[in-house]
Amino acid sequence: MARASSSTALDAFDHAILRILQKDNTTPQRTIGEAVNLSAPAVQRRIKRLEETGVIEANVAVVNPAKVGQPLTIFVEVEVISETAELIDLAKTEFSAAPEIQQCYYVTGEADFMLVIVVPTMTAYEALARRLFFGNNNVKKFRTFVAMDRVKVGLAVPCEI
Amino acid sequence: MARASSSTALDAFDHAILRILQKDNTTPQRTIGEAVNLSAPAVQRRIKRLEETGVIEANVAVVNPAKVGQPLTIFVEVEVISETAELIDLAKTEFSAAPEIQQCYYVTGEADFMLVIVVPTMTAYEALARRLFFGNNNVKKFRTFVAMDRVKVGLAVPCEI
DNA sequence: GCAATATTGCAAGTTTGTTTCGTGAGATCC
DNA sequence: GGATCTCACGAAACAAACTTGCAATATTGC
Repeated sequence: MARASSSTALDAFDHAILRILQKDNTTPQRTIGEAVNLSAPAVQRRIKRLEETGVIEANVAVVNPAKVGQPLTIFVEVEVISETAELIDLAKTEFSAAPEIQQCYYVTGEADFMLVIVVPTMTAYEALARRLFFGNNNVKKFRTFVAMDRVKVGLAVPCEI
Repeated sequence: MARASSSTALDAFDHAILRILQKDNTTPQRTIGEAVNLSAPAVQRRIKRLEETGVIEANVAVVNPAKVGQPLTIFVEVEVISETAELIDLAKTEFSAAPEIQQCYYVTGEADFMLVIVVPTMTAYEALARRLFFGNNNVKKFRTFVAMDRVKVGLAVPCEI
């Protein structure tokens, strides 16, 4: 069996490998190979290709925020006044620069940005809000949601086939 | 220099190691050791401890959803009718079971759940919404935000000290 | 059906992770 | 104050995993 296409298309082997790596990227290539019926070097080459083509964006350790002194996870919906490209890009840059902001998405709907923020205390969040939201003339309003329970956390992606 | 406490407290070495692993957990322990001024075995023991104590929850490959045929990221704010423990737990279970739901948080504020969903098409999202939201008698309302830009995505946690 | 290309498996070589052992620093108890 | 205990460290040996070259095989395009 060979790859579906020579370019960047993913075949069933790739999906199977990704499924494993998304759960545990310390799984030995030999073990992966046994699971997907491929030799270890073949698995290695496919992983390398997946990394080079950007399918695998990073290999990271997932840390429990509460256990490193950052027990508060907060969602923020931000609505801006003007949606000119310059102002949106400015906001993106500012939000990206803040280490407390774990995730930042530019969205359509009743808000313009969705933020996921991790902070040690409510005081820290208030300081951040004062700086990023009250201190930004283009922020019309923002709504805060404090997480009480991390029911499910993942960047893993459901893989079909 | 010694560890701050014998139990589960993290010292500066641990934080330095975590900072590296959060960016790239394939970094060789020798390299980490050089960066933090520790031997490779010392690094290895600390990583093992961090994993055993749950500070490191997982080691995963981060996949680009768009490149595996899941180009749509959607935020959903869900408001429920009754917040009894049973009904909340039921909702948590249902949301956790859906592979499309990447992240699920139970929050305080004007909504009760914040969801981050990854799907291939809008049609797939509509089907999911019909099943999970319209098909759940306890869902009062939900608001959908479609992500146009993944400005910043991470589960990495800002480490102090 | 044939040539060109791509992918595989095997085996050797290299890097990395892991274990063992002895040492030294700090804490505790007498 | 001194002995002892615990813990973490580093150096070296060991084991495991990753990586690469090569020949063979499968697939794609013509």
